[in-house]
Amino acid sequence: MTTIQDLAADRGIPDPPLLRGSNQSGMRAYNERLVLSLVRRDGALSKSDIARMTGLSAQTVSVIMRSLEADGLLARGEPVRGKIGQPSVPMSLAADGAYFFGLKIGRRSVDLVLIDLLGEPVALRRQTYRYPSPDAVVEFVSKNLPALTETLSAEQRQRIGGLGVAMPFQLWSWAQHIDSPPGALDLWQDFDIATELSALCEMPVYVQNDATAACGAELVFGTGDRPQDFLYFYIGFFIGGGLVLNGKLFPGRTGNAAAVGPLPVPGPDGRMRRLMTIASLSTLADGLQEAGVNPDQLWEMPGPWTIPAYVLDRWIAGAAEGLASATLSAATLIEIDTVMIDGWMPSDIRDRLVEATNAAFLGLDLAGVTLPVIRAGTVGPRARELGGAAIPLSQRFLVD
Amino acid sequence: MTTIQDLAADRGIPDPPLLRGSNQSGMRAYNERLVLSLVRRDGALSKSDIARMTGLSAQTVSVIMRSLEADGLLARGEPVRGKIGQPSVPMSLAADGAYFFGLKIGRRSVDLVLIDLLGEPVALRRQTYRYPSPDAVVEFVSKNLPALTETLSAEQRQRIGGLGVAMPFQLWSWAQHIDSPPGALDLWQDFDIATELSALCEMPVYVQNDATAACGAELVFGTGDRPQDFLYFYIGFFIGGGLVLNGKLFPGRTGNAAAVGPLPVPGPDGRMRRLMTIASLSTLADGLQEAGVNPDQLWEMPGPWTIPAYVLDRWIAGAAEGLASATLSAATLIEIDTVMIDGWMPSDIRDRLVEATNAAFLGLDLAGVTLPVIRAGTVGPRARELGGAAIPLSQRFLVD
DNA sequence: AGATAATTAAATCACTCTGAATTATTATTG
DNA sequence: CAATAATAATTCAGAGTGATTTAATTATCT
Repeated sequence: MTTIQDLAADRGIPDPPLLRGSNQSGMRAYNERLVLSLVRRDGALSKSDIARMTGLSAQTVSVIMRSLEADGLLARGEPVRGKIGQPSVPMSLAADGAYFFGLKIGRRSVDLVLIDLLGEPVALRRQTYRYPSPDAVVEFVSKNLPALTETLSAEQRQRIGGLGVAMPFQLWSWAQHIDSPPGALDLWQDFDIATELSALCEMPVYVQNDATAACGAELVFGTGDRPQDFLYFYIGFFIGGGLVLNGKLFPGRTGNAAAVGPLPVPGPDGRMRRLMTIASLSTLADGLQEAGVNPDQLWEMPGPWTIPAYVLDRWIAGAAEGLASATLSAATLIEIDTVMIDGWMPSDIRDRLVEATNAAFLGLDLAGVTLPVIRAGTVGPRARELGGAAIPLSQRFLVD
Repeated sequence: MTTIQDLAADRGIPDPPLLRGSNQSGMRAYNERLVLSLVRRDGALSKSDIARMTGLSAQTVSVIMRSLEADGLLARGEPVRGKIGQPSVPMSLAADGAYFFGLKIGRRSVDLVLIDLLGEPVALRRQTYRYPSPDAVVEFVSKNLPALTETLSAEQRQRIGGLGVAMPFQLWSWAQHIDSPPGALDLWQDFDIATELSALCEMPVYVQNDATAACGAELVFGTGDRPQDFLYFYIGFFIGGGLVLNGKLFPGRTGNAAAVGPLPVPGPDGRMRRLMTIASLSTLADGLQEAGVNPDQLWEMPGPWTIPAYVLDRWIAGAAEGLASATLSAATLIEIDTVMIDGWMPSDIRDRLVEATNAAFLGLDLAGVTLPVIRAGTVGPRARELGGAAIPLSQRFLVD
């Protein structure tokens, strides 16, 4: 469990500029994680498939995969007959090879999920509130994390790999948009969530921006073709974004890359405004309020929602304009392949938003820009907490 | 010389998704390049310094560095006395350890440079023209590349590592901005420069966008603190950009990342226009033309130029606005640390542009944005051809 | 003289590679 | 239909490579 980083941190060593030399054990560790990454991506692969894909010798792959099988991380499938030669034995990820916790701290709710090595949720806990407070979150975790752990057998518990926390950074900003008591959110400013949660459980704890985490979930658990580079939008109470470059999550220097909220985009009336003011669910909630409908349904679950058509239409149109404009910036600045849109919303609304964004994008001046594909995410509303859980999973078992 | 990629291409094999396994020779190659990268970055380092920095054992570093010294890539310095213990022997890059060619194909001139392992130019050739044609470029290279090779001793010639070409992509676009005969630039569309030049010389040939290459020069040869992530502008006939993420050049899917030319930015009058129309030297040339001054001086050499103050002031103001706006997009989308501005211009004009851009940036709405440092590049006008030469250098001798 | 730090030689260890053998199939042939 | 050939997956044994460990040597300072 102890990583090199941990050791360096413990000893107060200023970590060298991440230019570590490589040695045999590192090589083996890399090759093992490479095998696991390929098996995750492509489902079930035989040893010889892996040998061909990696360029490693058959013998090396054989040794590595037998050891991974012995470790309970790979499961042997039914031999495939019908081809000339000895039948191949497909190996796939063993679901119960490892477990991970994901915690999402949101502006209206906190969610804890326990997933297996395949990324399937095995248990969930959720609690809603008017605004998040450190105490409430810590209490929620201290109650529910042990409870979820209980649902595993003693042996499975040994295989818990860590806890990843997905939360908005600078939660105290934009307090005015949440009806919280004045100053209540300021408590977060001096609250070190990683340390506090580490005290509550014996596993590594990682913290990441919520939208970045959601993007990571799409990268690790997403289905369909996985492009090398993509921009990802997650629309929650506020909109956030994530970025994948070279097949790797790009969190940026302080973990705030693709924080698209403050991005200036043209609003419905043509004037520039911030993306978060037109493409967030809070904007939709304001629209509902105005229309005399209680917006609380939005935070309870991601649809089906009862929303007057004109309110929804107006919101989608505005959000799509903003998303299209942000997409254009990204396409120019970092030659973006694909843009994915997901969020805490029913899939039909998401699909309409995707369609509207595509239409709005084609309405822009696109000369000299290679067109990205704009499509819906494949993970859905739970992307943030799943992305949290994906952090320890990637850290330990995957290469980028 | 033949890489795995070459072999795969020859056989028409769809190259596997770059997920190669790692083996001993790869490990050794990596560690060697790691040592060279550190020595390049930090000047002169003893074996024990390297051991501390990389985490490799002293013995391993000793073996690697002695072999690099035997290969003529590292040079032994004067032992440093005055400290307890055996004096340490600083090792630095041997300038004559390797040589590289850089070729820049521009809209007004073609430049060929030969550099040593330290990045110092040892020979230069240059030719100007009204517009670039494939034939003229090939002829220039076929004449001057052998001529420059001649300047090296027989032994040094063995150590030439390759040729890197820096040129604008889609040269045929925007033909209207260059006074070339109609259709003349279209020849470039079906011209495979890499293949043609490969036929002219027995060394690997790499091609990269000119601004990306200039950015690479800043990354490899730049002085001062080298941030992990930065956005780079190179202002030539047209403006171009480059991007460094995680300490690596990010060329994008098709090598066109940070092609900031088409980026929409507010012009002097507030209306949106393309960055290339306000922040390129061609814009300055237009201003000179209008003022009745012959703009050809711009292409001859990077200053000192004779430009009416009001023409220059206006150009700088407009360009700075555009650069500031592009910087804001980058700061939001990819948490950019630093922005560097360089170009084919005298350093005093560049410095004024940097200053004006800083001022313009602070005039924007910056709430919620972490401020990047905007500063001048350190390589200067020759960044593009040096960046070209940096491609084979990095490829062969550096890790990112 | 003793302590300290840089460097290196020799022995050891961990990992991948090569070449050959083994195994389980399908295809072909009489 | 049975025997044989061809093919492909997998594994075994041994060799090779490169990093690590241990111990020695050297040069310098206190």
